[in-house]
Amino acid sequence: MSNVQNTALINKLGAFVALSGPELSVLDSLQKRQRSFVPGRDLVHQGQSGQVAYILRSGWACSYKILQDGQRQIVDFQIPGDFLGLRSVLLHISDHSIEPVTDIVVSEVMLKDLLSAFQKAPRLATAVLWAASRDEAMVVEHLVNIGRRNATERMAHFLLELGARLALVGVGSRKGYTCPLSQYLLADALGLSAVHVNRVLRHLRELGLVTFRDGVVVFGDYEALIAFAQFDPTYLDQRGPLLT
Amino acid sequence: MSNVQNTALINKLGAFVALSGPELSVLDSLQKRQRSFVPGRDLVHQGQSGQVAYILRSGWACSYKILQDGQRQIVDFQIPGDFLGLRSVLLHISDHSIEPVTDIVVSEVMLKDLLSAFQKAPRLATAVLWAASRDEAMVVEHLVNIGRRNATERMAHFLLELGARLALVGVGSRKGYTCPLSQYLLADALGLSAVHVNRVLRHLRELGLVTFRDGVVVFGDYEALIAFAQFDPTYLDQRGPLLT
DNA sequence: AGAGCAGGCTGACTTCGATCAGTCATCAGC
DNA sequence: GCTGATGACTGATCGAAGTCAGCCTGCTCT
Repeated sequence: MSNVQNTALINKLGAFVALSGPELSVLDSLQKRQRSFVPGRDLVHQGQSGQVAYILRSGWACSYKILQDGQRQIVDFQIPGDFLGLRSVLLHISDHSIEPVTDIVVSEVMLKDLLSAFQKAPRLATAVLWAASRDEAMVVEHLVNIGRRNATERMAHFLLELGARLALVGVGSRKGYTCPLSQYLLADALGLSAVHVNRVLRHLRELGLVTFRDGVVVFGDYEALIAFAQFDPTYLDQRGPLLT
Repeated sequence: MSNVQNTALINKLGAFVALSGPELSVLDSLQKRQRSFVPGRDLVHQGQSGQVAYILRSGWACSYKILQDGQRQIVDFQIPGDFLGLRSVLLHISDHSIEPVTDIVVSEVMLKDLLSAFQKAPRLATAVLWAASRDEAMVVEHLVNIGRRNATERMAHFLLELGARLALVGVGSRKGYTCPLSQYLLADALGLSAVHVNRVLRHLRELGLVTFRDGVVVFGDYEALIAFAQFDPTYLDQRGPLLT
């Protein structure tokens, strides 16, 4: 039963395409080697030509871009079930880096295997296209978040989104969740300084909306927080199968 | 020769997958009806469930999101050859709106036709996945732009990117290009106020880097502008065919 | 000819968030 | 029991960009 550990990915792709037995085994054969990484060294490095993507099994990672002057912008955090570096292999060059946030376990997916899987099971390509669209929707929402919300709303929105994503994979709820991100990481993700992240978190705590302390996010007033952040989770929707 | 007008899209997808005759005709049959739109009314509206995507033939459009408090963030501008609303149909709900910037001509692509085209010509799915990845790379770069560059660098980067994209479809060069965007549109795209956009344009003009006046962008010192904006066009790369 | 409007442009003032410069607590290594 | 590193936290100051308010130009419509 090698696909036991595949649950996250199958759930994800299965939400769009009802996968048949043969398709599932093609999907399963994609994932060759399992590897572990620790924080501090990139899995994928900006500018390198990518031949291999990963599927995240456990732990958290983040994808980011570095500017020449050393500033960095975290584009997204990845949680179990997410692809890492899919865009890099498709575009044949990595425009970003990926780094573990915690210790992580991934399985490798080779570009050639992926392309031949698409030949063997065409609907897998559609499913992956769907997953990529969903990732894009998330990046778009981050863009709106950074472009049009102030620091406090931005943080609120971020914490809500993360909670919703974690809830989809079965960790966390509208009470709260555990979260291994430092204030420096939050700063790089939200386009703020670490100092200001600290102040914003205090502000949200004082408002009684959320508390983030000792690696735990606890929602104070979930409804009020959603209103405050203008959070609309449409873009995270998991739709039922469209192709049967 | 109905595919004469398809050139833009074929160039785009053909850069990743060398399309065969049958694949080309499937691609061609996708595009049913031609339609025209004028500025002021949305093609796609946020929250609506999308059954139809478009391919932009002529003119410019923009995709944006509106917050409940009325602020808006333009995610990207589309130029001829670009998809409009592809994500909306794949996710089955539109998380954003699309509006013409100028008078535009589009051809419709129905979701069901798209999915059945993927069945008939699986490599089309791969090609579309590639195109979607490229769009995502652009959104990611916008995110970095807004998150980590100041207003002036941001504008410089934006004007360079637009120039590079236009050059890829054969309009504009490193001298400059014509550009129908108002300062209000620029403001909504760059997360700035219209007032500040004006000041920033003046600043860039005074530095001798770019001039944007009367709908025309003229580069003063192209190399210096690239350095100033830390513009790295990797993410726009058109790679040669990977699948033959 | 005049009214109304969109878009470009500018000055004065305000504010949000960055920066600088620290303190404090915890933990790992020697 | 030190030393150094990391991360949370805070106050003071400064600057980039927003807001408000208004002017000017070139249109379209009546």
